[in-house]
Amino acid sequence: MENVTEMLKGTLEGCVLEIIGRGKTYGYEITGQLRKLGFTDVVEGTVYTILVRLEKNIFVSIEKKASEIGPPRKLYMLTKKGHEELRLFWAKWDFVSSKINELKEK
Amino acid sequence: MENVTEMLKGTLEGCVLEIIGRGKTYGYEITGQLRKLGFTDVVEGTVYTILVRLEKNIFVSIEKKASEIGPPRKLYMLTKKGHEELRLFWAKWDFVSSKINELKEK
DNA sequence: ACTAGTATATAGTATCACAATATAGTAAAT
DNA sequence: ATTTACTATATTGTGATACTATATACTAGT
Repeated sequence: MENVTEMLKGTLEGCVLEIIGRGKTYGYEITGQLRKLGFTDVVEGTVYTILVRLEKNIFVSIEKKASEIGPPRKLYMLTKKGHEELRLFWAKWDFVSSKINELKEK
Repeated sequence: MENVTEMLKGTLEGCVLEIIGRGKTYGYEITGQLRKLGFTDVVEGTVYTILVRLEKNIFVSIEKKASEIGPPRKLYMLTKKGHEELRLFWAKWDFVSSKINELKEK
């Protein structure tokens, strides 16, 4: 599916939080998972800007780890504040998506 | 629900298209319908900027009509291009929302 | 050396909803 | 008559966010 980018605004960050919430992971892998999910146009740059934002808001903490097949990775995990934000994200999502579906179904 | 504004980006325009698609209507009324739907924070200014955009993209045509209880209204209706855009919007919505729900449900 | 895959980073741009504000018509209240 | 409230449209500026493009660097295979 093409040109879903505008529709992803405000939800992509939540998706990244969700993915991190499942276990320590890093930018490159997160990008791959989003692509695999179906958001094929998501590129690394987008994910890194989100990660910088998450760190700035103290939603994640970081652990650096060497990799055998490339440069060192930065492993992200949710902070307490991050878990709270993730919970809030899904609450908003449930609200918004139910309202839009209500409009769609008449 | 508060602060759902970022999540609405890219979907609010589609919601306005859907509302217009149900019959001739005007900005002030559209705002009221969105508020009634649950998006209580939507203000007139937001809807008018969307309507300007829809007109610029030739998704809507306009008909001016006097009102007995205020200034003249601008009635909007979908063009052929607008109907096509609306169809595309729902296709994108179905795609994006299903993928996000997939992520949510694991 | 060169290429490909892995991995992080950032400056610049476009899009979009909101905030704030202005204008104007009608009707009821003061 | 003036004020207030509701109806109705319009625009300028701002902030948030995802994308584009590009740079850097490590490892392994050719």
